[in-house]
Amino acid sequence: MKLTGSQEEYLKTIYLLEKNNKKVRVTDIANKLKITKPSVNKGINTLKEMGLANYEAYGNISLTEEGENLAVGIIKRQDILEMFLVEVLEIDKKQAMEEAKAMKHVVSENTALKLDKYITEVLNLGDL
Amino acid sequence: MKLTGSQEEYLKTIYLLEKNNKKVRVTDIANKLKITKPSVNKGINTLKEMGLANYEAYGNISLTEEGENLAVGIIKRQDILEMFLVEVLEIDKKQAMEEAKAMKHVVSENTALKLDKYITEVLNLGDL
DNA sequence: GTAAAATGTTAGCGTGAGCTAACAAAAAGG
DNA sequence: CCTTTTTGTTAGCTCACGCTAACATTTTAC
Repeated sequence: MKLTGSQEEYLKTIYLLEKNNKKVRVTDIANKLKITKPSVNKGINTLKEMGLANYEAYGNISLTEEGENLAVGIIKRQDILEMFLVEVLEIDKKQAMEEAKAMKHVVSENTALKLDKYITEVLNLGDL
Repeated sequence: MKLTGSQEEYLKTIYLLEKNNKKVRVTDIANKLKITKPSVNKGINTLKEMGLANYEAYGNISLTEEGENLAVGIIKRQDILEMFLVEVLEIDKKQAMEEAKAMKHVVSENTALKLDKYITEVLNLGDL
């Protein structure tokens, strides 16, 4: 199961909306991602076909177990990258967010894990 | 002037072939990037229209001043990323190459510069 | 110096992901 | 409750970037 960058964005967005709010609708995702509703509709239906999202026409959108697991991984990668950019490279928060967002789609699980470990070490050492 | 990932690959490839070899042809690029000649043909013509490459049908391919400057930047970003992955995160060379290749398209000049500076510092400190 | 091989081009297809226009369903509110 | 507004869907377009098939040009080499 290989996801495209935009599919990762959908998963992440649905996950975050589900946690913060309650019901996730096409319009919410469209607003969040700044794309049109027809585009979202198509995207979600593809995720549904892949078994990552639940959706019935005119209904609410949610993630399946598998979709949620993937979403969590994606968000984690982005957080790690953002932290690295801000805390280690000292790039300003706004720019770091933008870049981490783009980078998370191309960084492997393995690299993210090592980066995470590295950040922890560096930040701990920095406190001594 | 915003480049796509594949355009960056073309620029990089042309630049490296120009330096190492001599005449750059469609076939060379196709072999290097493992894509077909028609695809290369189209891609190069687009670069030409953008003023980044010189090309006449059945002739040799070269970069314009501007194209070369961009190519150098791209290669530098990739090198920095690869070095970071190998030397700092200790990811194995082969995987690092793959990832750096993907990452270079999404990392800004600014971040690459800071990363470069950071690597230098870390590696120097490591020697003490 | 011409035939075969190598190289390059053109035309047209497929996919992913966005878009607009037009229409359909659901929700809101007088 | 019935109309207006909001929300969602469908159809079909565009673009980037790959691909194959078919054709054209150039080079090689006898």
